[in-house]
Amino acid sequence: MNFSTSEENYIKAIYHLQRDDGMVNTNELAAELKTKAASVTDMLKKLKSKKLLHYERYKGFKLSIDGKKLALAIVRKHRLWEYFLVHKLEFGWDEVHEIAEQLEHIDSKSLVEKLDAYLQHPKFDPHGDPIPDVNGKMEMTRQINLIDLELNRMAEVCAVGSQSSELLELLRHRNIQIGSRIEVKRKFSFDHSLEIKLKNEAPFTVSQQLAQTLFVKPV
Amino acid sequence: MNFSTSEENYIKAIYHLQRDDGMVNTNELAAELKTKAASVTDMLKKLKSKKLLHYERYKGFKLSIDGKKLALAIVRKHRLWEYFLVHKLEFGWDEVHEIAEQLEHIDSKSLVEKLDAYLQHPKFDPHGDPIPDVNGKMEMTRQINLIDLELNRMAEVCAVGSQSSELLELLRHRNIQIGSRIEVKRKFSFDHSLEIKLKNEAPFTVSQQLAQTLFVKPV
DNA sequence: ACTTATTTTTAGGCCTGCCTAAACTTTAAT
DNA sequence: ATTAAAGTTTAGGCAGGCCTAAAAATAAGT
Repeated sequence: MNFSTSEENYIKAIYHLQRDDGMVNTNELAAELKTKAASVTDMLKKLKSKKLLHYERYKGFKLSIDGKKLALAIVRKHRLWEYFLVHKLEFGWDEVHEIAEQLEHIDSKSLVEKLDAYLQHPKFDPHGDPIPDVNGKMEMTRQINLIDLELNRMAEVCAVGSQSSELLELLRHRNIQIGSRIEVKRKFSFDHSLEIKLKNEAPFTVSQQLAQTLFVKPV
Repeated sequence: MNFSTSEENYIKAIYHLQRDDGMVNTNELAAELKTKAASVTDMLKKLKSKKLLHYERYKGFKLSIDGKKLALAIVRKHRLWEYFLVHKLEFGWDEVHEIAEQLEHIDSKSLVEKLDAYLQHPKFDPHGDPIPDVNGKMEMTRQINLIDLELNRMAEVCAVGSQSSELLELLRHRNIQIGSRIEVKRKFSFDHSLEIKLKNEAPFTVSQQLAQTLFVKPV
């Protein structure tokens, strides 16, 4: 089966809206896609006929198994490309969304798999969102970027956004590892650096750049 | 100005057809694009109104200055992506065309420039075609891939497809440099390796991988 | 329960890019 | 020069994806 960019955008948007497996409604989706409710209804019929969603008029809708599979494939591509753009092409993590929105619709199984291998199978994108694997499975750890952790909230380091040897060297030097207990004591708005404290250690300062590659799970 | 994928495909096809700055005609273009003459006429009107080409009904057409600029930008993207796919993702050079056809329509100036820098500003794509620079200039040496050189045909090495230090090390060891006189003595179909001979030296064997990065000009 | 407000769907239209069939130009042949 | 052939354009239509306006279904308020 083959899908248009537009169809894929609908599927992805529905996926993001139905967070907890609940129903999605027409206006909500129209707002998300910046389009009109009537257009949404048109597309819902098409997607239903392609068996990508369960839908009855006036009753709301949700993705079918196949729809979810497609959504995960698109999310996978999106997040792999974001990872590529940030870690290989050196884009800022705030510049990549638009471009990834285009790249995610490139249609080639082997491209995705080769890209994944080239990036060494990253588990999280530069925003800390998990990247689904080829079967659609992903880490479900609800994690946030260190930079977004509230002050004095104890958290556990659970992922790093990159595997580069430079980063790993720095982390080793700072004695930061997966599982470390960490707190943010201050945030400096001038350069977005953070003063952090590891359990049983003295506080020290880390750069914005470093903080952005660290993902934590509040405990 | 903003262009659709379809418009870009027309511009690119016209560019390839009008090799020597001559006129292109409708049927020719229809054949190239696997579409019908009537559809071509429709599009010609649109492209003329966008000032991308010079066109008078029944008289043929050719790209305008702006059209040529756009064509070169698309060719640039296509060939950079092909280079990326072959040299970074390890696709075979015969597998990449389709994918590059999609990637060439991704719209982001900064993406192209960052990709170009990441690849270290390659001058030739994996097929030996020159990659236009950001201003549309490119090497005009008519060159072919070493792998396509006929047996016992003397040629001069005129370009390498990559600047990687690994490649340069190997070339130095083999005493191959720009300007070297070279002949292919045998081709082994099993692994596509070649037996080659440099002027005044003994023949030796090179891998497919190496041969694909070498471009020569028959003399 | 009944009326009003909200949500959703239908109906009909627009634009892009494609198509076929018919009309028109240009070119080639006698 | 006239006619035939080849090439090109117009006319009219279709599908995808969007729109507005109006109708229908559901939800909410009293």
